Amino acid sequence: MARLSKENKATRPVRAPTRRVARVAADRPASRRRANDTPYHHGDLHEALLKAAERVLERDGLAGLTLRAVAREAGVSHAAPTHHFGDLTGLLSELAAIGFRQFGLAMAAADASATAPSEKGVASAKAYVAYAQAHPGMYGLMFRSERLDHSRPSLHEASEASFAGLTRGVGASRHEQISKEQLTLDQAAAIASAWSLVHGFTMLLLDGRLKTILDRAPEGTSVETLLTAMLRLSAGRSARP
Amino acid sequence: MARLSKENKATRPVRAPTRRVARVAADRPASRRRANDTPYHHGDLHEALLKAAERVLERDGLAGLTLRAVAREAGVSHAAPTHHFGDLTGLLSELAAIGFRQFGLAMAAADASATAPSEKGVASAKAYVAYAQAHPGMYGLMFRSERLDHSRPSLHEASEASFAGLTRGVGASRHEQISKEQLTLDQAAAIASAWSLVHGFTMLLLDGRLKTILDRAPEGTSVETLLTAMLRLSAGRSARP
DNA sequence: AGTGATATCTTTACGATGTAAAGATCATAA
DNA sequence: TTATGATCTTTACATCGTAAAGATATCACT
Repeated sequence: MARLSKENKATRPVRAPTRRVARVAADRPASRRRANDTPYHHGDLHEALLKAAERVLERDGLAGLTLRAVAREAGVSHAAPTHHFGDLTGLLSELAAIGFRQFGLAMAAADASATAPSEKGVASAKAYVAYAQAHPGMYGLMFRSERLDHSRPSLHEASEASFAGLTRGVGASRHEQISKEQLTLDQAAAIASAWSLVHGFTMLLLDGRLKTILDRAPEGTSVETLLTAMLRLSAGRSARP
Repeated sequence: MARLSKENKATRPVRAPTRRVARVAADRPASRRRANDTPYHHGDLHEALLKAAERVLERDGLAGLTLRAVAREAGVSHAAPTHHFGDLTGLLSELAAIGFRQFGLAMAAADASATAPSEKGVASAKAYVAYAQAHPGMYGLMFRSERLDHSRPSLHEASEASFAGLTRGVGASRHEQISKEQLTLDQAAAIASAWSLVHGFTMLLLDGRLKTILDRAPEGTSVETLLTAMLRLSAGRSARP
């Protein structure tokens, strides 16, 4: 509902030069509010657009996350975002970078709150899945979207950082230090394995493909239960005496 | 190149009633070719559209797979597919069903060619990744697309069948029969684990996110090597005496 | 202070897409 | 043979991303 013809301004008069001044005075009361951190004249549109985009993503999902929808949400013209992000890929990539930072923080917090080193891996994995469940739109943007430019510095850096957190967790649960430069095949396999396991589980979960399994599992088996059982199984290979 | 304004028929005359007959005679020499299996008058458009869609998908990727592009590839008007598939979701879902059948066949073949039962799981996993590498567009359609209707009988059935193949492989490598109705928590975890591992690995691989790991692994480590090491690691938990 | 340069934002325009609706065409049943 | 209905084409429209030009406000510089 309320979806038809949002961009019809009712047969615009060919030219009306003074109308702009009045509109600006009425629409932008807080135009002079900021004075210290933002370098430009209008409001901090860059930030405002990213926040608007996050709202749109949570409300309407990945499919609803369009340049024009974000511009509407932020109350600016549909072409305004182009100037700040270049194109749709630019906006999505910056938003995904924000997501990766949130994501990395959540995993780091879980890692820090785990007491025993051997628990850190499990805690991180649970935080991984929990983040995706709490922010499915963002997770989809980060890992499913085809319009991300991973060569953008902000995105590349943020995703590398969250990856480093995962590597740390794997190292802790193996009781060994993992070099930043060189990995043994076993270490590489352990890292790839952990990441694949938790990422694959999350994707299947968000796509609803685990329902088939959960339905056949013992009465009362929840997603948490299944994940815990999986992780215990997977941890058995290194913790076995 | 050759990309601008494909659908401009050069200022069409308002009405030209006889033109159709000539065009049809010139364009459809094989119109009467089929006579046994297809119930309708024109060529077997349903099948032709699906084959055209597969070509477009392999050539231009998921982003290029549009209703109009498929219609162009098949040489029909842009609205023709609607009649056969309802909408884009319909076409994509039918094509994804074809993909799941190919996929299931590839895994079943790998399973059958493995001699020892304990090898079946590894063989299936390798076939899984190999299929995705050989048909990245199709795999993306099957597992990444947001416009699939999994309640469509053909798609639901095809994806369930390929899932059943996976379950069988897990059962074989555990040396036990897996019931179709009820699973123990351990069995459910083993199945979810295997699927998550191989699916996650494939997604990360197709997204280029494993490069970071491969670059730090010992010289000459290939995707195959890494996958094999992962599977050996993961198999250790049940094969350990 | 005034003025020109420049960054920000809006308007306008265009090609592409999905989809609906109506017209044309043809196979097949009656 | 004819009429009915399935198949395909035309036409139309809202939406999208993006480019280009116009309007507007900030900033640097004399």
